[in-house]
Amino acid sequence: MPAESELNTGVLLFLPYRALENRVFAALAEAGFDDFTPAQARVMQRIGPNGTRLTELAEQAQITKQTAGFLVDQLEKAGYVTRIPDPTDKRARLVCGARKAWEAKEVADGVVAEVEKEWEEHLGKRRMKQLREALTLLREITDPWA
Amino acid sequence: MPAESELNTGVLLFLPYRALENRVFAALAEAGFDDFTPAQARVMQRIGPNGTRLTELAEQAQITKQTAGFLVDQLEKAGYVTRIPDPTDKRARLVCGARKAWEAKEVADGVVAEVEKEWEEHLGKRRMKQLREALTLLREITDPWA
DNA sequence: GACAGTAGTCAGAGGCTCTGACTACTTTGG
DNA sequence: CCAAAGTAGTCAGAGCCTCTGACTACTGTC
Repeated sequence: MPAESELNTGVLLFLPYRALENRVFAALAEAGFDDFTPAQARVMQRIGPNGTRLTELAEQAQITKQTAGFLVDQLEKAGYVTRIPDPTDKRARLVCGARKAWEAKEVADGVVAEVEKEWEEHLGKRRMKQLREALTLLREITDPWA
Repeated sequence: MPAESELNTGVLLFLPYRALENRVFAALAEAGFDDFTPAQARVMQRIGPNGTRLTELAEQAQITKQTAGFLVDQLEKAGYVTRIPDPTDKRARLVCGARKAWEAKEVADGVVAEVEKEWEEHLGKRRMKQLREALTLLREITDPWA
């Protein structure tokens, strides 16, 4: 499926997404958080404040639980997460973010806010609001966990 | 960087992008185009009508030329592309889409159109137009090849 | 014509992801 | 209660993707 003259909405969505991700990653590396990978980050991102089960992380990241387990292993070794037994189910464990993860999140959030501000300056307040509104609405039919 | 209550614009962009990509991939597999991978597709997508150099494909896909070469090798074996000498530079070769690639593109384009229609129905014509407008504008500051 | 730069390849290593098979535990239904 | 079915997670093995570093061949400049 080679290039076309008119850009489809998919590419249009992907371009700013990638630009943002690149910025966040560069900033995290700059701040010393250079010991995890994009794949690990995509899992870590989905850990809830009280911990999340491996299977749930896998589903939301759309990867197999084996892959999720592999990635969480790395994150655990690097000190970003810990695993504690799930009190409600002896088979399960809860993956919890460690202090290091929340510190990284603060850096990431800062960059996201910065980039969003740049976008708002470029688009204007009104169009930025429309963009977020449309995307939020779109989530209803594109996000299985909405 | 664990989960948060408010979704940032990055996630909001990613969700529909992934949904669209999943749909396109499923449809291609359904139509018999099941012998290439997402990574190969992301390179193939960037081949121009008159062929494109490996280095250029690599830059636009944001991968190294070694990786691009690896992926083009697979695509060539699977019959999606051919490589012809670049008449203007004896070092270079042009990667060209084969008939099979253009056929796959037709299927992909069909699905994209279908999904875009669904989105338009969900958002309404006005908001869909605003979405594309905002994204196109955003491309100016997020796409190095804009 | 020497030299700096560019197009592409080769070799090696590591990371990501999958399928299939398995253990341990939970839930369901008789 | 207990047997069967289902779920959480792990282990093993394979293949794909991606990178860094080093290299050849050619181009363009001075």
